[in-house]
Amino acid sequence: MHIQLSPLRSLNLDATLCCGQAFRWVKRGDWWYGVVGDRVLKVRQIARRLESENADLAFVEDYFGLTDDLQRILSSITKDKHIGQAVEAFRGLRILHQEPWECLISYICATYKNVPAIMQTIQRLSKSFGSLLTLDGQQFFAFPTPESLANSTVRGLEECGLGYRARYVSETARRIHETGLDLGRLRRVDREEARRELLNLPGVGPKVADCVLLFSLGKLEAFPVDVRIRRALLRHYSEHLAKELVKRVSDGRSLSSSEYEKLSRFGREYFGEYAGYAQEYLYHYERIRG
DNA sequence: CAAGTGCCTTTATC
DNA sequence: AGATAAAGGCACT
Repeated sequence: MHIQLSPLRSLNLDATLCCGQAFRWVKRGDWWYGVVGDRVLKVRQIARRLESENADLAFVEDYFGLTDDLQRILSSITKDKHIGQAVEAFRGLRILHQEPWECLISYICATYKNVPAIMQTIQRLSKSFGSLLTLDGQQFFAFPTPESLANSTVRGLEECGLGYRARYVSETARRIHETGLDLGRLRRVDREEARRELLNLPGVGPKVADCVLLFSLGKLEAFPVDVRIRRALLRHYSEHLAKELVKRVSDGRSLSSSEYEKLSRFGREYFGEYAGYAQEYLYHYERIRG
C-alpha cells in the first residue's frame, strides 16, 4: 500500500517518528518499524511517496494525522521568526493520533526520564506483559492491556525500570480496568473537562495530562511544558512573559503548578488553537539546535 | 573510564 | 500559595 503525498498533504516521516512524541518506533535501513495496537507497522517514505505494509489506507491516514490540514496549522502557528525557523526545519512533522491508554501509561513512565530511557522502559513493559507479534521473522510486543497491567505486581513493573512510577502505573491501570473507564470518550468532551479527569489519575500531573490530550485525544491546543519547552520559552519568548514569572522560573527548580499553568496558558494564547503543534516543533528544534 | 549531571515531573509535606 | 525534598535508573559528557 502506498500514498502519494501532495505538497498540500506533506509529511516528514523521520521528524514525526523521532521527535519524541511516540516511543515505539525504530528505523532499520529505510524502514520504520512500530507497534500500533495489535499490529506491527512497517513504513518508509521515499520523497513524496509513503509506503506501508500491514495497514490499510484509512489506518495510515488516521495514525499519521494526514487528515489534519497541516498547511493551515503551520500558517496559523507561525507567529514570529523563531517558530518560523522551527517550522522550516521540520516542515511535515505531524502530531500522531496515538491510542489513549498506551499514551497515558507511556507518559506516566516518561516523567523525569530521557527519551532513550523511556523507550527502553516501554519496550521492557511490553515484552513482560504484552502479547507477542512477529513481522519479517522479527519479534515485537504489543503494548500491555489495562487488564494485564492491573493484574501485574508492583515488583514486576519495577523490574521493567519504572522505579517509583511502578505504583502509579499499577494504580492507574487498576482503576481503568476496574471501572472500565473509556479514555476514548474524552475525545468528545472539551479539553478542560478531559484534563480534569486525567488529573484524577495517580502519576498524572499537568504535564502528563497535556501530553495525553495532545498526542492521543485530539486536543491540538494543549501545550505541554517540559524542561526543554521551558528553556525555549525563556530564551525566545521572555519578552511576552511577566518579568516576575521569568525570574521565578529561570533557576533550575521544578515548576510549581501555578507556574506551569502560566507558561502553558501563554503557549495556548500566543500560538492559538494549534498551540500543541507549535510545542512539538519548538521541542524538536530545541533538541536539535540546543 | 569514572563520576557528575540531567532527564518531556509528580507527590508529599511543611 | 509557595517552598522543598525525594524518587530509580539510564544516558550523556
